[in-house]
Amino acid sequence: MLDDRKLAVLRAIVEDYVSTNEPVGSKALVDRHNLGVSPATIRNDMAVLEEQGYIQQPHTSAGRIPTDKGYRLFVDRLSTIKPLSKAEKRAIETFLSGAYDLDDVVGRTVRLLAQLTRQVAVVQYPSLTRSYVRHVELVPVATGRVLLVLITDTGRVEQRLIETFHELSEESVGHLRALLNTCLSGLAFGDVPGAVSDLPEKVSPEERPAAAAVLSVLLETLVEKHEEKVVFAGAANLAHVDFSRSFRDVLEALEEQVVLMRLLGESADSSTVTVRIGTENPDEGLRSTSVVAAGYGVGDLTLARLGVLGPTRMDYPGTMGAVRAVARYVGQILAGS
Amino acid sequence: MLDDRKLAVLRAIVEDYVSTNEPVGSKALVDRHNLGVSPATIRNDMAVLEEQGYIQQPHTSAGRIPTDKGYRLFVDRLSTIKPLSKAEKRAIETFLSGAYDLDDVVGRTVRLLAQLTRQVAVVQYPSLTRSYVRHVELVPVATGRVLLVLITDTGRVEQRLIETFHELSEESVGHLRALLNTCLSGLAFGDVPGAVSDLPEKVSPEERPAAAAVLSVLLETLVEKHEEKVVFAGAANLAHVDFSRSFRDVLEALEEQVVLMRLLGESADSSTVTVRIGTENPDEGLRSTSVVAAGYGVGDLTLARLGVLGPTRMDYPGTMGAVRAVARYVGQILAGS
DNA sequence: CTTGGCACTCGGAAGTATGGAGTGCCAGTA
DNA sequence: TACTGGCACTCCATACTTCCGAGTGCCAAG
Repeated sequence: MLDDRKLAVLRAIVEDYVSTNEPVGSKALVDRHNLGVSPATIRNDMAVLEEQGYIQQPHTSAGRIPTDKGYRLFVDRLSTIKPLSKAEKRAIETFLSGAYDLDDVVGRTVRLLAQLTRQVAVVQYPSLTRSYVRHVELVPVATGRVLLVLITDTGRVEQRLIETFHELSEESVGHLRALLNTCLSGLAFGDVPGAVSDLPEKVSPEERPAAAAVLSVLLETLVEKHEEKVVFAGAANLAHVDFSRSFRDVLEALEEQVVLMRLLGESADSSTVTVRIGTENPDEGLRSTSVVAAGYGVGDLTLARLGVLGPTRMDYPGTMGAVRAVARYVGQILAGS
Repeated sequence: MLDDRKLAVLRAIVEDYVSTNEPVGSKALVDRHNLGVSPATIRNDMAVLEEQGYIQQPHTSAGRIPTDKGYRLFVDRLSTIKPLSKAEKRAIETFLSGAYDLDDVVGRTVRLLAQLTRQVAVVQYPSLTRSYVRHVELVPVATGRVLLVLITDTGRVEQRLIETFHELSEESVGHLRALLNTCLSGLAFGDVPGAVSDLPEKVSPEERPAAAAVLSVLLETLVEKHEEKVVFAGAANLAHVDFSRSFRDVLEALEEQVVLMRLLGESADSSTVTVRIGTENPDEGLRSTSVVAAGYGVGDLTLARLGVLGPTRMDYPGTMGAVRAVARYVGQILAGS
């Protein structure tokens, strides 16, 4: 029901509108793209496209702009991801390889992505539950209090203060630490709950309450969703775009940890770039934005997601290319450390 | 040269302008504050105040607004810090006491401060160099690589990946770890460099290169300025205020780590609230903003600073009260853990 | 030193042209 | 049947004008 030329027209409208930020009319279209037909013909096509809901007019006698549905069709069928230039790839590589710990990797990634796309970048820390335990550390910090430190194979360090309520000697702590390490080292975080269930029985009775406290915190740390840390950068890029006035809503949404979590969506396959356009977004206040996201990880394992948020009027092919490239390089960096 | 009434007029102008965001005229002043004199008299006073540079007119025949110099006088001599209400204090206390580790304390603090003042809050992590070593951990993560983890008495955990370039056995790592801990535990970070200088001599020759690598990273971690982490929250509050269009500049400045560092200024005494108004700010792009900051710490020791950034047209007494109160409570929380 | 009166200024709101980009429709052509 | 040129119409932006009123500075009188 949409012949080739109508699709070409839609593509041209999207491209022109993205680059000029002004409603595009039939005359401008035939001028800028050599479509080989007259404006009047294009007008007929546009009428059809509008009837089907792919484009709309801000007001009578203005040019057309794409609707969310129009962008969706464009992304799905009318465009291909644009690979980055050699120079850009090299820049990514050198910039990321200078990182010296996980915080730094994530921090650099988010800034890099923001700069590359000139939009707001969002990066999720590698998921705990999908990583492996490298080491468990238990440090007494005061009487009745110990600090639990978890180190993952991706270099993430998770810390938690534990109230043991009972006096705990240096040796007891050492004992517990050794026990935990032999028990857990190398284990996937997901398997930890099963592995520690019988642990309290292995310690002396007077150590038992403390061990129980440590365990409960340990399990809590693994389960709690809000530990899925997410950071963002490039908020200043929002100011450039004129989001009418929803701009404040967008900023507010970004500062809500919960919203940020949902933003990137559920993990699909690593390396597949997903796009969520305008009203497809679950969150109120992000209805005028689009999110381009991808998973990243080591090998087949997807550890977390990263992406970019911008106006629905965005350069999808370019943004998707940047997101995909950055996701890949981050995976490589993580694999190498 | 400024009699009491002129000062009262300046105070009234600041207060009115802050609450209405409109230039204030002589008539409105006598209406809202019972000054006991006529508008004409006030006009004369205003002419003097303007001549001295405390207020200015946006354009002829408009009301007056305070200049940076005017705000300065207001803060220094015409206002007193406004204590928080009992309810607010209680809210702070309960909100902060729920934190379970340092990241959480800092995160909650910055969000709290942003909400309390409806402005942008900035919090600096407790300085490393002014803390004490609680524990040093060394974890092999791959051949030729170990992870160095520093735990401070304030609960801060610092991690760093180290390239040893040489194979390192489990025992060697254990040995080194024990050595480091006996050497450093309880030491102030500032004293660490002196204490470790002779450490390479205490290990066997084949361990020496690795030990040297660890040491160099350790010292680097202590020295490097950019490790002074700073976070901010409440950027959405900027959108509400009309910063003419410098708004984007402000956001950009906030995302520059370097600027953020300088923002809070040098540590003065703990618990003293400092104010930097408009052009007093070192940074371009923050010339239309004011910063209210205070140090926080445990006892006499100032660990770091926190504060609030907003338009020069801000409620100084209230903001100063909030900053001071939050700084105190954070100190208490840190002391208790 | 303070006050009421007065002429003057100037920004902002509201109203009024005007031009041009764009549309829909229709009749004519290949 | 699909495309095209022509034409009348719509309506947003922009610029220009008008007008009101809050506010000022100055001055002479109290």
